[in-house]
Amino acid sequence: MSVIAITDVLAGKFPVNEEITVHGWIRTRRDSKAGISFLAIHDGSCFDAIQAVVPNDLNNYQDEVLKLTTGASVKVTGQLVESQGQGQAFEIQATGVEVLGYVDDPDTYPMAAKRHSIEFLREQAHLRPRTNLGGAVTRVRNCLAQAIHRFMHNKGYFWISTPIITASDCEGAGEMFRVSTLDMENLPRTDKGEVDYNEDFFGKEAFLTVSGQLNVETYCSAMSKVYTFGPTFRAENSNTSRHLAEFWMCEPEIAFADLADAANLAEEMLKYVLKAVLEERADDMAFFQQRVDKTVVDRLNNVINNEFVRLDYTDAIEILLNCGKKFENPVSWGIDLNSEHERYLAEEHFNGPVVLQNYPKDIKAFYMRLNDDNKTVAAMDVLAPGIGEIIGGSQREERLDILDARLEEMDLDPEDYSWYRDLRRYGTVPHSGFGLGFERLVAYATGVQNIRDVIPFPRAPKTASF
RNA sequence: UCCCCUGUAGCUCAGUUGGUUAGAGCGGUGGACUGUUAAUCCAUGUGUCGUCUGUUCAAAUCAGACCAGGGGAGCCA
Repeated sequence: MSVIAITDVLAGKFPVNEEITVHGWIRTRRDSKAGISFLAIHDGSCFDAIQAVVPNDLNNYQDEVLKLTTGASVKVTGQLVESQGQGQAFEIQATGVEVLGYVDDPDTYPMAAKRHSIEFLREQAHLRPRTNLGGAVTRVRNCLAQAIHRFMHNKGYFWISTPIITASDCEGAGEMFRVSTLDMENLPRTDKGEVDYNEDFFGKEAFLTVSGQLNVETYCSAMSKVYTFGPTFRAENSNTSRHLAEFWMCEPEIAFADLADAANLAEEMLKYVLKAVLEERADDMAFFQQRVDKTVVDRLNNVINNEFVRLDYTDAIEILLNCGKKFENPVSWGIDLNSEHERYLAEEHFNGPVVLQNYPKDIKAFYMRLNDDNKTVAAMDVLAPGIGEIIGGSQREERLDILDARLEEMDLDPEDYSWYRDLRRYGTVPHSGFGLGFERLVAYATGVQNIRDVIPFPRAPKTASF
């Protein structure tokens, strides 16, 4: 049996006046004393539900059809016909309704056919995708992921699966989750009384990755154009609408490329995937526009149709100093920009995505390439209005002597980075890359404010239900 | 982690100079009506008032601690 998708039925891919069978869940049931009931059935394949018209002469009409409530699952067979009513082109004139599963207590079924708060839906993560919002987010998220892979593939990039478990303890970017099989009630100890990680699963300390970048640089130094796209973990106690403990990130890494090449790729990629969403998920985007963010479609079109501003950090500081606006945090060359500064630049001054680049070296990571001025590094952030930093990237330091000097400056042990340093010893090449926060992208594309609502099962401090 | 706000029915919320049986809308249920569109109309409310402790003759209401959610900040993607 091949199950047909409601999206294909509504798109007119099946001949009218012939029998079809659809499967799905009831969104609403309306009864008419004319002797028929209307079932709105959705299967997740598209935003709209299909309407089934059920006559009361079906033998299970009284006993079963009239007991269907929101959330029940059904298999409906009947003739596909042009609708007599307004609001839909096609409908099914049912000749058979098979109930697959009732809702056992309709009074307490959480997903009533009514508006729910987004926070409530989050607490019902297992049923959330059945709602208009949950379904739309899921389809847009999928569309964006597919578009990212398609974009990279079309440009000749190889998808590299970098490890989720890392034993390097040298990734640098934030707090890590420990991975261990040691008995926490009874830890093995060394003679000095320290935990003996030689006894642990990997024979040393291990963690969940905070970035695939360092690993993917190795494949970049062989395959030229590569990217990672997978889950990433940060154990920071961040409690905001923009942070997750487990999130997905796409990290392209380009050999023989400088910072401008990375920025250009970032711009091209964002435009490509946002365009794909507008073209492929017009139904869901219309919903977001209507119910979530009245400006979302215009905003995406604005991003697609305009060049991203390129702005040096030094010039950004000048703008902030001369804009006449009072900031909570004082502005001077050398500071790490605060959220209010980034917002001003992206939302007020330019009102569009801004590529901020060439930051002071003291506020950036060791692997970013030192510029000729000896003061700044070839780093870039893409700031988007409403979301803030959506992409962070840099040209990587390919000169071993300078890399070592930076490691020393930052009090890092070169021993920990031996394989990373090898890339600079054996045929080093200039290369650049960036990381795109996937959930931030989904939030930006849909207008949904909280990142926890655009990932199926959000993990955050004190939050790991489901 | 810090600051501010919130936590009352399945859901969204009202309800404090502390005082008998804590309310509304939606949902659900029953009925009416209709090729209906989250239909409409009528009927229908048994709730650890987030948790614990305290103040009081009396606490949804006041105080403290804790837990959870939201907004902002920091960290970052």
